[in-house]
Amino acid sequence: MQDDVQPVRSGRPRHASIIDVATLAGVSPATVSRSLRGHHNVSPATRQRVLEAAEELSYSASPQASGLASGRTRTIGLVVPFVTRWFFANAVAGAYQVLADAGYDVLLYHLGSAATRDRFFERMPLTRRVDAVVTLALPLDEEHTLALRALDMPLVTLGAQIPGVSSVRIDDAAAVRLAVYHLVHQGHEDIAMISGDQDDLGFGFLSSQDRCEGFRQAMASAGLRAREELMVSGEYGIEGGARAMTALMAGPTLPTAVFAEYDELAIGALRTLRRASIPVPGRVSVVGMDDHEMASVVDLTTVAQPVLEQGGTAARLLLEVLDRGETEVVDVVVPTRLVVRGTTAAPHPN
Amino acid sequence: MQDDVQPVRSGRPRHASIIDVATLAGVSPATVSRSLRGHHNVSPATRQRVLEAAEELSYSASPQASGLASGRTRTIGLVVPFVTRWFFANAVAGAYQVLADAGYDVLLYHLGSAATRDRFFERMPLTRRVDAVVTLALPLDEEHTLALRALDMPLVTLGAQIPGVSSVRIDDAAAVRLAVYHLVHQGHEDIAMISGDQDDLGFGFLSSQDRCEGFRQAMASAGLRAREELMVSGEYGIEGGARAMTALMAGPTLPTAVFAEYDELAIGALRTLRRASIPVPGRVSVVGMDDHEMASVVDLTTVAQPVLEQGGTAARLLLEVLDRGETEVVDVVVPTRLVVRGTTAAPHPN
DNA sequence: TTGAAAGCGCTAACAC
DNA sequence: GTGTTAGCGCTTTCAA
Repeated sequence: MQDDVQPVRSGRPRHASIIDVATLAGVSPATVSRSLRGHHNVSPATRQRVLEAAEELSYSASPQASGLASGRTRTIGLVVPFVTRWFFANAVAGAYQVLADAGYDVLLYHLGSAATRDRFFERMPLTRRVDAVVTLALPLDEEHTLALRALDMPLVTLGAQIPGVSSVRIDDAAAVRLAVYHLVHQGHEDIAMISGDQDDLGFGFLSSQDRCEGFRQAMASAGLRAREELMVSGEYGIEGGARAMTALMAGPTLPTAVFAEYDELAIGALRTLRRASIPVPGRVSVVGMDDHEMASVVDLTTVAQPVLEQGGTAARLLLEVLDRGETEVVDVVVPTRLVVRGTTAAPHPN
Repeated sequence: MQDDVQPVRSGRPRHASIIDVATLAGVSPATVSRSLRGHHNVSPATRQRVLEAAEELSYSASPQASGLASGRTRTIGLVVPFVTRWFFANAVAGAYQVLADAGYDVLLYHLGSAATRDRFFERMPLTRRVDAVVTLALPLDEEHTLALRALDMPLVTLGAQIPGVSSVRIDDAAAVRLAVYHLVHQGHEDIAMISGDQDDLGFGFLSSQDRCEGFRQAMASAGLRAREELMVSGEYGIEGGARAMTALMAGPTLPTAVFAEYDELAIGALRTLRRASIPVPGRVSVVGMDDHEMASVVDLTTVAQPVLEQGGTAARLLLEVLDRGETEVVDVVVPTRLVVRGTTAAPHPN
């Protein structure tokens, strides 16, 4: 092997180390470390010299090394079922913003399916990789919860509750009530519900259960019966909603209104109805939940919840624990509101 | 300090260290390391003992320590403008899947705005945190590109090209041609284009430029003129498309067709048209790009591209460099196809 | 206010 | 095939 005339790679760049900076500034590594991290027991003059030396060498500490030495990673784990779903993408964006501003990196864990989730909690890749965790709308059983607790690090859940863990969420039952009462006040009695809780991915989101239960309760307290044959569930997303609507249409009587667990399902249902030329809201009214960005486009009546904001709040809760050692468990419930658009109207009088 | 009766926190869990495992298995730490990482120069019997000891102590190596010692992080950086946009969320999901399966963690960098992007490239938080990077559809100028190169690590771009860097993308000009020719063949001559390149976030996606340029070329080669007053741009997303359409409608003559740079813009335009009671495709035809999951719902004619797949391909390219030292620069161009739906038809004959 | 020294928990090069 | 020995690049007592 002889040297190439033109070296293809010079190898990994040799980063300046804390010793280089110390040497250049004429101080010890310890002082460099203190200066750079803003400790107050450094004289202004020394700090100045150190900062200049660091700048000069474009030095920044190796996260690995400082993490190893300090026991902190300055990284937060974000565990999400799907980034591709509107709700999660926004929650992630909201949390990200706050965490990044606070100087944390974000490690993303995208589960995708219940099987992956189970493997995830078994192997717990979060161990020693992050300082804290936020889980998004994850339905967790005993085993998962234990695994999370075993991490023994700050934890916040978004859109779900674990006993003893701080959370940010909406009141699902109350939100459903807004939707159902809206329909009831318009005169609907035959109200179907489309849920995603039998999704093919095997999650079974907590909010799904809560919304189904909320639906039954809301119907009951309106003096109506939630007929089980009108409670259908489809798989995840638009296609699931579309198929669930098809199933409803195959039933003996078409309900006058449909409440969907979340907007993507409602939107899928709308597509099916439109293709079948069933007038909305003339023959069937449709209400969704979440106020997906597409809801305004398809003129969907829905119940809005602030998603970005919830992500941000979850992140802030975490930072409080991290920075101030705040240890109190809080449960932040953010308000929802009915957004009436064009897919709901009084039932047709025939 | 005396012991509490009920310790509130036992401190960070004391993870078993490699020495604990070595002791339990009756071997040296080096052998534990070798066994656990599947090196072949370990006798089966020894490895077995080590694995059992590790299992027993639920040991897994500290990523920080092994990273520091080996110089590898087993982490990939994913740099994305917005996770909330359909395209990016799907690209992230596609890449994530492949990377996670290969045992890599994913560090997410969500830029959100051009200002954040600039800060990002200045501070380069990727330094020493990741083994490789994939950037999604990022428009990068000289300075950014240099910063990326300075990292001197494997890099793949998705939906953009940097000279000398592997990429996965569609042929934007060709894709635009599909859309434009479709309109032209239907008899349209007054075709407007809505782009997002003046978005308020200050990116100016490369694909945006390419698609605008592609539009002009396609028009020209169809013997038509791309009238500049019919090329409008709005800010990012649905609202941008909606406003751009409003602007078009305020012009002296309404075009008979509108081509939008991407589906969200097209969908926003559709909303505006619907609210103004302008028949689509009766009076105005609309074509989008990407085949957003909502395109089928609003029955939008569009040009489809495989997004999840591109994410996966980008990840695989990276893994090849990482695993096999593959060093060739490749440019993977994936095919697009026209999806004709209900928003396009021949121009009204009056 | 600063420095010296001892790790943090691994991997890798080199012996044996 | 396995153990020994150095680090990797920081932070953090502890002394000065």
